[in-house]
Amino acid sequence: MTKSYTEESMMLEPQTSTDWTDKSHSSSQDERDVENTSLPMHKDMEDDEVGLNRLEDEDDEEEEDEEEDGDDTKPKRRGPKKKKMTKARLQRFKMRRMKANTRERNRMHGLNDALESLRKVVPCYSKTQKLSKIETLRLAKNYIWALSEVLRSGKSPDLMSFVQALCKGLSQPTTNLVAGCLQLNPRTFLPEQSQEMPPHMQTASASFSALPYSYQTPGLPSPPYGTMDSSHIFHVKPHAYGSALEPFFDTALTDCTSPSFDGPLSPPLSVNGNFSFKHEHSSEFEKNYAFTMHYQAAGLAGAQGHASLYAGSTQRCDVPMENIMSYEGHSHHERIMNAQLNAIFHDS
DNA sequence: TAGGCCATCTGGTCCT
DNA sequence: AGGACCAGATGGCCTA
Repeated sequence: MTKSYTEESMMLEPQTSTDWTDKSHSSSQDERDVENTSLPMHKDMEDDEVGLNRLEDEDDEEEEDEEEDGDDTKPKRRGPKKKKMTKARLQRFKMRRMKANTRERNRMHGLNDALESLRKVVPCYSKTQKLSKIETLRLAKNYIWALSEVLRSGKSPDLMSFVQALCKGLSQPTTNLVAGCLQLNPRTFLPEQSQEMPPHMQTASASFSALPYSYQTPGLPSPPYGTMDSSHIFHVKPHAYGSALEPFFDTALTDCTSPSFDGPLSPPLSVNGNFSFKHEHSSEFEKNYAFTMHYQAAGLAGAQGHASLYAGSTQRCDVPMENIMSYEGHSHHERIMNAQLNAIFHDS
């Protein structure tokens, strides 16, 4: 039984020499695919080491072999004739495919590099617990939107509204991750609980909730994405909470492993310095729940081996040094931007 | 074990 | 013709 191979039916050996930094997955993939090259259809080609230049010449010679067999019994097919796969054509096709695969891999690596860069500038960054691609994009979109609102309104939003904006449309694990990165008890910004806010908090919250246009994430797939239903977002537990809205720093400062808190994220989380919330004067803090950004502090803390998220606190949530993205990791441009943001938050 | 996430291959389309 | 881009398919890894 003979079989003529068209390009459409070809199984090709993939590129096997790559230098990307991917893990064993890639190599095992290569090994697996290399094995595929021993498919029967390639048997007659396996020992053909002809170079591409040689193939060009050979192809011309074999071109005439592609003439129809003169088989009139079969109905003629419309459209362009599918040429038989000669050795030369097969090899050329394989080479083309391998090059295209390499390009595609490189393209995707570039895309992943860009995504990794994005991960580092959104509020929550951890080397050990990376945000997924989709969650990174969603968080980045929320972050941009939230910062835009800060710039637009010129007012400093309250923390919870800001975090709510950050977490809109994110999956529950990511929401917890963001909350953990910000050392915030996720419970404190549940939508329904905000109704029980003390008056002064409601006022602060209004700076974000009373925005001229509502923030939505249309077109998101069904859960776990695309809903702010608190029951899925934070694993709301039925046990009684001391207060519907305890100051978020209470939990953060007292104990990271407080039972009422969802617990430290494991593996340890880190903050890249984009946000950390300073508790300097609790009375002042409770006044408006304003938060500050202090890149320098976080960066210095990181440089000293720990990210002390709450300077001056007796009980801190220390993050291993190796997980911290140092302040130096930010470009000059980023520092300028951060300084501007600092000014916004401090001046307003 | 199912589902989520990911890397890779592949063929199609568009553009230069 | 060849490269960039895209989306579908596939299979591996990991976690709940």
